[in-house]
Amino acid sequence: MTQGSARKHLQLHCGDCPIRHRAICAYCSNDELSRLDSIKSYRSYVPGDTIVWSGEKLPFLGSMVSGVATLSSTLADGRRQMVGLLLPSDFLGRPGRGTAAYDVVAATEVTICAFQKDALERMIHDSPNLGNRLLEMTLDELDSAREWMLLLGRKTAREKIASLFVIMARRDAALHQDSPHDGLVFPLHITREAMADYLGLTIETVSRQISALRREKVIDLADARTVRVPKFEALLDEAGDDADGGVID
Amino acid sequence: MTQGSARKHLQLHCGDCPIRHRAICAYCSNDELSRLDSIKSYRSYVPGDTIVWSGEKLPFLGSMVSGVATLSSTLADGRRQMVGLLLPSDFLGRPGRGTAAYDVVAATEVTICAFQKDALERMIHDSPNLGNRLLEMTLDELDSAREWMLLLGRKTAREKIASLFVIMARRDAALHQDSPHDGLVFPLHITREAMADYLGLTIETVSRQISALRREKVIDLADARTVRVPKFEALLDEAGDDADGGVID
DNA sequence: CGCAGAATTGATACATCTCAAGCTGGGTGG
DNA sequence: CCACCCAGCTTGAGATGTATCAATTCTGCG
Repeated sequence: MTQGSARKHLQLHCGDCPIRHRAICAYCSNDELSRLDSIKSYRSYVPGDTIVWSGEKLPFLGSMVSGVATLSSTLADGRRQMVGLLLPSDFLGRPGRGTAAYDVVAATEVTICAFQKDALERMIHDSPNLGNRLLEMTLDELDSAREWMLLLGRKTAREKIASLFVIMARRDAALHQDSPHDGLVFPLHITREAMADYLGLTIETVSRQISALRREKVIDLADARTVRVPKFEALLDEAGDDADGGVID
Repeated sequence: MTQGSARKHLQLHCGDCPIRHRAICAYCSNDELSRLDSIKSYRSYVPGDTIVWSGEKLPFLGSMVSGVATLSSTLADGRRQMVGLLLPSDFLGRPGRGTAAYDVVAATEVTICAFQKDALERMIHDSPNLGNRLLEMTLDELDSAREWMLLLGRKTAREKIASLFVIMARRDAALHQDSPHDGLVFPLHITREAMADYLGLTIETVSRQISALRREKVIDLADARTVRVPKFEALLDEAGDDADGGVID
C-alpha cells in the first residue's frame, strides 16, 4: 500500500558507511568504492512499508544500511511463511533477475543503499571483489535457510520457540560484544504474528508455548516483549538441536 | 559406514563431460578447462554410501556427474530433515570451509568430479567465470530452499505430496524435452522414507496421502514407484501454490 | 519357496489449529 | 483526567491433522 513511500536521503560517502566492511562492498578497493558511490542513492521506509511485492519489478539492487526487513511467501489462501530476514549489511535483490521472488516488508525503519541495477550487475560480473563477497553472503544465507528447514520440518512448537529465542539471545549478546550468559535480557523486536510466520505456527500456539516456558521458569517475561533467560543452558536444552545438553562422561 | 568406498575411475576430458555446460565450469575458457582437468579426479559411490558426514572433513569440492545424492540434517534424537538434493551438474561443498554442514548420502549410483580443494578455491577466487557461475548456482539453490520452507512451514500433508509430485513430473517432462501434460507417467526414484524426510512427514502419512490421492483419481499407480497423472491441472490444484487453478474471466 | 525390505492399513494418542472470549497497555478524544 | 478504544496478546474448549504403535500385505530376489 505504501510502496511509493521510499524517501530519498542525503548522500553518504562509502568510506563513512556503517556497513562498509560487511556488505557486498567489503572487499572493494577505493577505486571500486568511488564507482559504487556514483551509482548509488539512499531510500528509506517506515515500519509496515512494502519495499516490493513478490512478482513485481524490483528496480534496484541494494544493501540494508539500517533496520530490519522480512522476506515472505504467501499461499493463495493467505497462509504466509517468512523465508528470510534482512539485517544491516544484507543484500537485497538478485542480480540477473528483474522481479522479486518474495514480499519484502520493512519491519522497522529501514534505510537501503540502492544501486542502479544494470551498473551494479556489470560491476559484479567484472570485479571478483564484489562477486566473491556476494558469493560468500549467498552461501551464508543458504546455510541459514537450510537450518531453518530443519526447524520447520522437524521441530515441535516448543523447540521452535526455544530455538528462536536462542538465536535472538545470541544476536543480542553479539551486539553488545558479549556471549550469551545466565540472566541475559533481550528484547523481542517482533510481534507474535511475525514469530508465527517465521516458525510456521499460529499466533495462539506461539503465545501458549511462551507461556509454558515461562511457567516452567525457562524464561521470564518483564513484559510481552522483554525476555530474561535465567539459565542459558536450560533454554538451549529446549531448542533440541544437540546432544550436548547432557554431560558426557 | 561405507565412507571409504569411493572408487577411482578412468579419467575423462572436460571437453567430453556430460555436464560441461551446466556445472560450475559452464563459462570456462579452454585454458581454464585444461587447468581444471589437471586438478580433478573421479569418485564413485553406490546407493546408501555416505559421501561425507555432517561435521566431518570434506577433502574435496566437486560436481555431480551422474546420480542423485541427498543433503540432510539430523536432530539429536534422530529426527531427520532432507535439506537439499544433488543432481547431475550440482556443486558439492563450500569453498572456504573445511567441514561438511550436512550428511551427504548417495541415493543412487553416483559419480563425482572431485577437484583439489585448495587449487579450485584459488581458481574461483581469481576467475570470474567460475565465481559467477557458482554464484548463479548458489542463488538458484537459495530460491529452492526458500520455496521448500514455504512447503515445510505451511502446507498440509496432502499439499506436500502433491507439490512433490508436481516437481517430479516437471523434472521428468523436462528430461524428455517436454512439458507436463495429462496422462504423464513418471517414476519415483526414491523410497517413501526419503519422501518423508524431504517433506517433514512420517512414512505412514506419506503412504496414506498417496493412497488418498489415488482413491480420488488425482493420480494413478502402476506400482508403488510409478505415478500416472490423468489430469495435470488437477494435481496442480492439490499442491495449493496458486490461485490460478481457477479460470480467470 | 521363503525371506527381508518396502509399503499399506488400522486404531489410537497427541500436538497443533480453529473459533471464541477476555485481558492488557498505551493512545486519543471528549 | 477519565473513558474509551484498539491492536496485540493470552487463555479456553473443542475439532482436526498428523504421529505413533502395531499388524498385514506386497515385492523383488537369493
